Parts: sequence; C-alpha cells; structure tokens
Amino acid sequence: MACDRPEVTERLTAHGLRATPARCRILGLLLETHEHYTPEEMLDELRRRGEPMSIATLYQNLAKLSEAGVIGRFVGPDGVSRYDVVTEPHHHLVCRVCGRMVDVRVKGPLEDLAPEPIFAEDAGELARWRVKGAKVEFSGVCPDCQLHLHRKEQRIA
Amino acid sequence: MACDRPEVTERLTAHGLRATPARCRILGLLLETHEHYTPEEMLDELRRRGEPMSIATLYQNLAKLSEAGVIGRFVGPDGVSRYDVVTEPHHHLVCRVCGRMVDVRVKGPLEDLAPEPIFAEDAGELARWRVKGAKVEFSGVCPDCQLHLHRKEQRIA
DNA sequence: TTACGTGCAAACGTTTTGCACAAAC
DNA sequence: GTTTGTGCAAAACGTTTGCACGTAA
Repeated sequence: MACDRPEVTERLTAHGLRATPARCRILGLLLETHEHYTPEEMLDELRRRGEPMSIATLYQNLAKLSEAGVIGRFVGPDGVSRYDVVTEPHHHLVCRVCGRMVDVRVKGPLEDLAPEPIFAEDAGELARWRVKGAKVEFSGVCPDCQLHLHRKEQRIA
Repeated sequence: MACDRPEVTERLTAHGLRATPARCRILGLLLETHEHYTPEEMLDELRRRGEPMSIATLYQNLAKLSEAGVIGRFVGPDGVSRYDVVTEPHHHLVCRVCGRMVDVRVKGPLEDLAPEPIFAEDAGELARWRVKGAKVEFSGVCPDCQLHLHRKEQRIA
C-alpha cells in the first residue's frame, strides 16, 4: 500500500519502515500541517478528514515512527505526548494563551549562554558538569490569541 | 503542629497555609536537597527517612503547595510531574545520562536570542507573534555520570 | 463546632500490551 | 508461510476524587 504522496512513502522507507496506510496518514498529516498534535488530537483530526484509525494502532505507530527517527516526540507542559515533523534539534515558540507552538531556529549567540548556579553551594559541582547543549523554549502570544484578547477587551469595555 | 525548622513553618504560613506535618516534611525535604523529585521518588525518600505518608496526602499537598506558590511544579521529559524549591523563573541543567537536574541562572545575553522560522511559510505568521520570554534547558553530563562512564570505558578496554 | 488535613479505596485519563485476525513480503 | 500491521479489549501507570475519620482553629 503506497501513500498518496511519494514524499511520504520515501521518508518512511528511507528509515526502514513499510509504508502502511496508518503510517502514511500519520506522517502525511504532520508533513502537511506542521502541528504538534497529541495522539488524541491527531485521532480527531484524522477522523474529521475521513481517515480514522484505532487508538492502539495510532500509539503503536507513533512509537515506531519516533523510535525510527521519522518524527520527533516530546512531552508537553501538561504531561501529554506530542509529535513533531522536525527531527533535528530545534526550538519552540509556545503561545501562553492557547498552547499552540511553532518550530523555530535561534537567531543569536546561543553558544554564549552559560549556566551559573542559583545556590552558592552548587557552584563547585556545577563547575564539574560537562555542558553540551541548550534548548530554548520561547513563549509569547500567537496572532490568533492577540485578536481574541482584543475582542475580549472590547466586549468588557 | 510546627515543623522542625522555623524556616519551613514561616515559608508555609507566609503563603497562607497551615504548617501541617505532611507539608513540613515535603517542604523540608525540598529545601534540604534542592532535588527535583517526582511524587513517587519523594515518597521513597520520605520512607527512607522514617517519615512516610500516604500517596493521596502527598499529591494533595503537592498540589496545594504549588498552587500557593510555595514550590514550583513542572513536567519532566518522561511526562511525570516534578517539584522544585525554586519558584521564580529560572533554568535547568539536565544530565543526559541519569536525568538529574540542577537549578541554574543564565549568564549571557538571553535577550539577544530571537526565534526565526524553520519553515519559510511560517515567516509571515511568526512576525505577528508577541514574544515575551525564553526558558533554557541546558543538557550535559553530571560529575557522577562522568565517573561512571569512565569506569565503563575502563571495564570495556 | 466548624473548618481543615489525612488516608484508604475507587475512579480517571493516558499509554501499553495480549491476542486474534488481516495484509504484505 | 513467515513476518508485520491492525484493532479490540484489558491492563498498567500516574493522578485525582469521594468519603470517613482525626486534628486543629
């Protein structure tokens, strides 16, 4: 069974995975939207598109895909898993109102950042860590929520 | 019921909470260790110290304490809640081997960092976000795990 | 005496797993 | 025909809640 788009099939087979219907739908959705769905959200969106699948199949394939490195996986601030079409190390910009997030790069001197202790007694130990990387989570308000806040303010005023 | 140390009692009452035995033990442990326990880990450590409590009481009080702003709460990469004696915004340095983490400040130009789009088609939307803050998660190898890796290398060689 | 804290047990939501059947190699 | 994928149902796990009892204001 081949996927609708050859791009999807290639990305799966390149990682040694068969292009099954469930995997094609999952990867196709992520490639198309760049969203960071939870399994439940993904199920809803697939159902909405007339491409439903069982919850077990979804979880099983999300595990396979992320273990194979086809998609990225991380845990959101609510403790629920989310999946990302970007697998390389990158950063996120998160909306403080609705929680939506966008994949971003960092423009600026990320290497110049260095951790220093909050507690004086940690200074000795901290010096003996080997620091290897840094991941930034930007937060702010997305365009949609700026509009909604506006409307709310107008309604109150 | 007062806590062993007046520091603990004060920090609780200052936030409008009674200094009950369970709360004194929880806050006392965090103040003493600066660790980032999960509820389960905290239960083990309290039991080890001869200060056990029921799992429900622990969860109920962790919720109260974090809602009152006495302690901080966040979700670790495994999706399990963790608690932090530092409540002000700060950053973490996480060990890639054992997962232990240390509270840190950032030394360097955090304000100079700016998010830029990974996907070209996001550029327009990204420009309309209002970016308000950034949280950094440093990763590396802690002193203990550097030793263990050493030992392992020696054993293999 | 009234409000609050504690602990047991049951419920809950997310995720994993055992198993039977179907599809692909 | 052997391996792999799918889906149902049940289990597992972290977490929350209802309730009864104990403790403190």
